[in-house]
Order: sequence, then C-alpha cells, then structure tokens
Amino acid sequence: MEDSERLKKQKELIEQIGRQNEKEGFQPVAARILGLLMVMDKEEYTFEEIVEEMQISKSSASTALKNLEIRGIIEYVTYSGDRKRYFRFVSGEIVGMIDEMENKMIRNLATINQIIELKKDPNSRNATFLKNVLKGMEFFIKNLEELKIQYKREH
Amino acid sequence: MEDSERLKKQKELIEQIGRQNEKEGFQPVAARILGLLMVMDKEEYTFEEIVEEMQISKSSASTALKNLEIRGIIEYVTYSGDRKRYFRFVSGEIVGMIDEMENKMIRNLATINQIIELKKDPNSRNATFLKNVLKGMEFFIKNLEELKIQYKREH
DNA sequence: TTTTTAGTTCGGCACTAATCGAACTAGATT
DNA sequence: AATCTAGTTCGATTAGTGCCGAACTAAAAA
Repeated sequence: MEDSERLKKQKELIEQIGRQNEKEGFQPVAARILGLLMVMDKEEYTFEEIVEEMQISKSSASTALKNLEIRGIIEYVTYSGDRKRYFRFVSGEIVGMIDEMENKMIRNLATINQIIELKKDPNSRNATFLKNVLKGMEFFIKNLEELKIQYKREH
Repeated sequence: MEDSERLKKQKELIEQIGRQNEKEGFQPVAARILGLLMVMDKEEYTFEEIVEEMQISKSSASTALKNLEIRGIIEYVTYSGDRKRYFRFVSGEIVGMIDEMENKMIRNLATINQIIELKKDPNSRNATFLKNVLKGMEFFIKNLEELKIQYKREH
C-alpha cells in the first residue's frame, strides 16, 4: 500500500476509534487523541504536535491528556535535555481488562444480592430470575479466575 | 424485617441502583425506573403507577420507558379487557450478558486488527503491544465460548 | 356523538459537558 | 534581568441532554 493511501486510512480509523471511544465515556477530543496515539506510525507525540494534528486549543489538549493519563490509558516520557513531554499510549494488559470486567460483575452481584434480600416473597418471578442471574455470574466469575491463572502460566 | 423498614430500604436501593445505572449510560429517570422494577415487591407497574411513584411527568415516563424497552431491558404485557400496559423488567440471561461482553471484545479485536494492518513497521512498539493484546483476547474469547457451552450443559 | 383513558409528540427551558481564548506560571535560554 | 518555551488554569461561550407542560391521538366507554 502507498504511504499516502495508508495515511488516509489511518486518519479514517482514528475517527472511527474516536466515535467508538466516545461510547465508552471519553470526551470527543480525548477519544480521538487516543486513536491518534494508537493508530499512527509515529508513536510518541509532543503536546504541540497533538495540538497541531488535531486542530484543537492548547487548553483542550491539556485537559484531555490529563484525563487520559489519570485513567492510565496514556503516559508520557521525557528525554534529558528536552523539556517536552512525549505522549504515548499504554498497552492495555489483557488480564487487567478481564479484571475490570470481573469487578464490574462483582459489584452487580452485590447489588443483586441486596435486592433479593429485600424481597418479601423469595419465590416471586423477579426474585427467582435474579437468583438465576446470581448463580450464573458466580459460575463465570469462578471460571474467569481460573482462566486468568491459566493465561498467566502460558504467557 | 418490618414491612415499613423494608420499603424504606428498597427505596434507598432504587436510588443506589439509579446512580449505578446512570454510570452505565442511562438517563437519571430511566435508571431509577429500572431500579423500581427490579427492587419492589410489586412486579408489574402501569404507566400511571410509574408516573405516580417516581413523581415524573408523563412525557418523561414515556421516553424513558421507550428507551428501556428498545434496549430490551424492560418489556410490557397487557391483559385482555385492560388497555393499560404493565411494565416489568426482563430477566437478564447470564449467557446473553456474556455474549454481549464477547461481542464487544470481538469488535475491539477487529479494530485492533485494522490498526496493525495499517502499521508501516509491524515490529514497532505499538504494533507489538497490540499483537499481544490481540493474542490475549483471542485466548479469552475462545475459552469463554467453552465456558458458555459448559454452563448450558450444567443448567 | 361526546367524553374518558392511556398514552405520544413537540417546543422550549434548564442544566451539564466540552471547548475555547486569554492570562498565567515555572523552568530554561539569551 | 528579560525573554522564550511548554504547558496549566480560569472564566466565558457553545453544544448537547434531560425533563417538563401543553397539545395531540387513537381506542374504549358513556
């Protein structure tokens, strides 16, 4: 593929990833910066370069980058003798992603337990439904735990 | 537990679930209606009852209920000789939840593949990182598939 | 045929979130 | 000491959501 064609496709992909990330709760600018840092061949962007590339104000860049950094999705490095920050994305550890999913499930599990405990009739439609969900969640959480161990062993 | 005390705790739980659901992208009113339908002992609420209970306008109720229904989270039933709709929450099938998670992963996987394909240097830091993430995701997706089968067999 | 019931749709207000520009800061350079 | 660089912080503005009331509709009841 020609370089110019690849660049064009990369830009399109950044936009697509941007929209995808917006759905994950990122603000538009942050979502696209993240896309930039993932997609482009250049792997470390300075603050100024991001402002240039994305056509955004310095203040927007500043807030977006801070947010992304706090969430642990990007980081920056510096090189001695150079005051600039070089931003790059932090590789998402797959086990960490699974952990996150699991934690969310565990929180939901706790809530569902609370609902059931407050039911007058523990055999009502909803109570029964919720108990089933609970059982299923417990099954998957237990097995995810094992999968994580297996994955760590294999890699 | 006394009925009045339970009711009080149920109301609190609805509020808590409401806030939780807001974080999942539901609008405040929809988030709390969902809580109501899950928590209360009464398992089918009419439109009017929801308006009453939640102290919201009919229009808000209408939009919130439509949204929840479109998302497949609640449904309504009718009884012959009664024009009212009786809303209730749809029990989340655990396997369905896992499917959803899996589909999200698969979509991410497709995106990551696109990124890698557009990289000039397939051995660059980011390309390598992304390939690792890809491998991990494939591992978990494959095994989730097996877990689902096992779960279905056991239940 | 008129009225009532059970909602839906629409326009607008209120509030929140996103982005901007301008002023500022702290460290490096001249 | 003054200037430059690399950002940050702080209102102001704009864009977007959420919710409401009022008007509307379609079916049932009187």
